[in-house]
Amino acid sequence: MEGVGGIVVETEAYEPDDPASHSFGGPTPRNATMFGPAGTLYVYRSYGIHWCANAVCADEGVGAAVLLRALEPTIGVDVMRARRGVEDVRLLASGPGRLTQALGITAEHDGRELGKPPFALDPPRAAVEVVASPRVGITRATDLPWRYSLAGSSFVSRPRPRA
DNA sequence: TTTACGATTAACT
DNA sequence: GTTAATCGTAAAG
Repeated sequence: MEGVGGIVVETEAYEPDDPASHSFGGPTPRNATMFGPAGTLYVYRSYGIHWCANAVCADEGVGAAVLLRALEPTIGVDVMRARRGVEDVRLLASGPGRLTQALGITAEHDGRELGKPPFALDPPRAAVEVVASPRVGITRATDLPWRYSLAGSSFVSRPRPRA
């Protein structure tokens, strides 16, 4: 099979009420996708150089989504290595910008439906242990423990979630 | 039209 | 640990 993929090991939640969320204060042209139906992909550019991917997880007009922060590469690792230019598998997608670069996600994919080509989405095959911790990289509402990562995973974007 | 800022990363001291 | 890179979006004039 071609393409790339892996196991999502870290996410962050964003709601309309959240001052740190793009959807805070209502829809704008930029975050329009975030208010779309659940199951779509919201892509935005950060600091002009990085792409970040969100999975919309609320009905149309709500504006809630989860930011995909880290991924454990399992499919097409070589492709990702080539794209990222790094050897260490743990660095391939350990961060929002890195994740999108490794998967080749750009504005082209904004608004696309997850679970449909070129995307595929599968439920966890086994029980997983998730830990909540404060979010990273934002300047507002940093107290909210809405960062969810796979317990014990060495692929998360930050080594020490500070349990 | 102009200006300020960001859900980041990589490089440097 | 600190700082620069880089550009689309939003808010102000």
